[in-house]
Amino acid sequence: MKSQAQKDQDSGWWLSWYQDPPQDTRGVILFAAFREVHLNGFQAASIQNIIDAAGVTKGALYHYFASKHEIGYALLDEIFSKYIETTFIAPLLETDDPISVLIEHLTESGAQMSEEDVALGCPLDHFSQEMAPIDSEFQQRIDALYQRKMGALISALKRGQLAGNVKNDVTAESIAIMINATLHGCMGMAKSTRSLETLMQCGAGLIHYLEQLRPDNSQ
Amino acid sequence: MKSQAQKDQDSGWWLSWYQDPPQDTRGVILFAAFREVHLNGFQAASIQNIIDAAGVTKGALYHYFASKHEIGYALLDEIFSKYIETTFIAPLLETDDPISVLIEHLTESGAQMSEEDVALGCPLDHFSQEMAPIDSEFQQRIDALYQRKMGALISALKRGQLAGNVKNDVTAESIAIMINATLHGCMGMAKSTRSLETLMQCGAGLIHYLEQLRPDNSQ
DNA sequence: GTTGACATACCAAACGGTCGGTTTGTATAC
DNA sequence: GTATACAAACCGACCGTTTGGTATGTCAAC
Repeated sequence: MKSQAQKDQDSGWWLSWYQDPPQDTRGVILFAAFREVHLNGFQAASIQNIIDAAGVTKGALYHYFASKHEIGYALLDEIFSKYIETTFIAPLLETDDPISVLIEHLTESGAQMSEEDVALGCPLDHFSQEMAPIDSEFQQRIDALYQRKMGALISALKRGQLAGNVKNDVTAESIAIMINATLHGCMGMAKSTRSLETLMQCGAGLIHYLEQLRPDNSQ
Repeated sequence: MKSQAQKDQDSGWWLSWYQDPPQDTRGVILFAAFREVHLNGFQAASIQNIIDAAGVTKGALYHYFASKHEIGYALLDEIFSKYIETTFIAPLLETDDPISVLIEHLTESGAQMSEEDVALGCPLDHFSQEMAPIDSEFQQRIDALYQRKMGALISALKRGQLAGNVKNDVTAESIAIMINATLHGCMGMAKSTRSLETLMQCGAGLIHYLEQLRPDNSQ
């Protein structure tokens, strides 16, 4: 559990993996941009707000980023991708018991999230909903992130199947899609209702589903 | 299957339940607003674009709607809610075999959706991701819609349990959350990847999950 | 003559982006 | 040690455009 002072400093759960906030100008701008985009969306994100929050001038921002779009690309390449890599993919990389790892991931996340974290929702889901349909450059980068995430999940599930820790009657690909869809669906519902409780109920449902994926003799 | 001419006229699958496009000025404006908001999001939606698409003047628009926000409220109250009521709730209202109804809903929707429909994604999901965190008036109305939808789903599942068509070992509330989360998660994933195939795979996974909810002796 | 249904001209504010200029840092020459 | 040269880092005024919104006017219906 974090103290209130710590929460004021960082950006809540969604950036908690980012141990130390950046100090270089570029990093500070990107950090401020993340928060602004997370809250308001990319199109409604104001350069002026980012500048004010970062405590820099417009000249500094446009010195490091050629355009607003370039900030979006940098967010995807440097923040979102690092987030997925750190919180989701890394724990799955070596295990042959992905179900346990996923359940632990769910339990921990749920316990650490605040109501505010829930209300803000998954940054990438928001970004994707907004930008994927209207900008193919963004869409391709978002797609690449999802592919990377799904690939790691599928690999882990396959290792689990080989090790006898995951049922074999459904393909790893099919399981992975269900898990990912449900995970993001849960966060979307919780965001809409602004309810941590909904998130927990949803998480419980997903955990129940995950438990069913273990081979019968291991239960 | 619809002809290309029909598709050009209406707004694809997401408004296909709306049998005949409105002809009165207010309705035409709201219809155009729906498309603009669906594509660009609410904040980035341009009043000018709505005016141009509807073929009316700014005076006409502000004659019927006091502000941009009022257009958003009208979309929620008159379009989104009607969509949910017609396509999702209505088929569930009387049945005591909700699993079959849901599977049919999934199968039909998947068969009728185009790649473009998939790329645009669920209008309400997009709207909710964008507006729920930053405007409590919107959030409350969105929440009310979800509660209405979940209520109908839970009722149907309970009737199903009483009739012996749905397993009793998990509560209807818990099942409903899982179904809804997975459903919207599927659409989000398909939107991100711009892939109808992903949607179908995801739908297949959900159908598999739904089949498992039938009592064992009925399989 | 009053009301509802528009049309048109206009407004201040905010938008993303640019550009000429200044400060700061660093490497090289003497 | 210090003068010279060059570049990266940064500043803030300014630009054209678009934004949501308003005020005034017109015109047909009753």
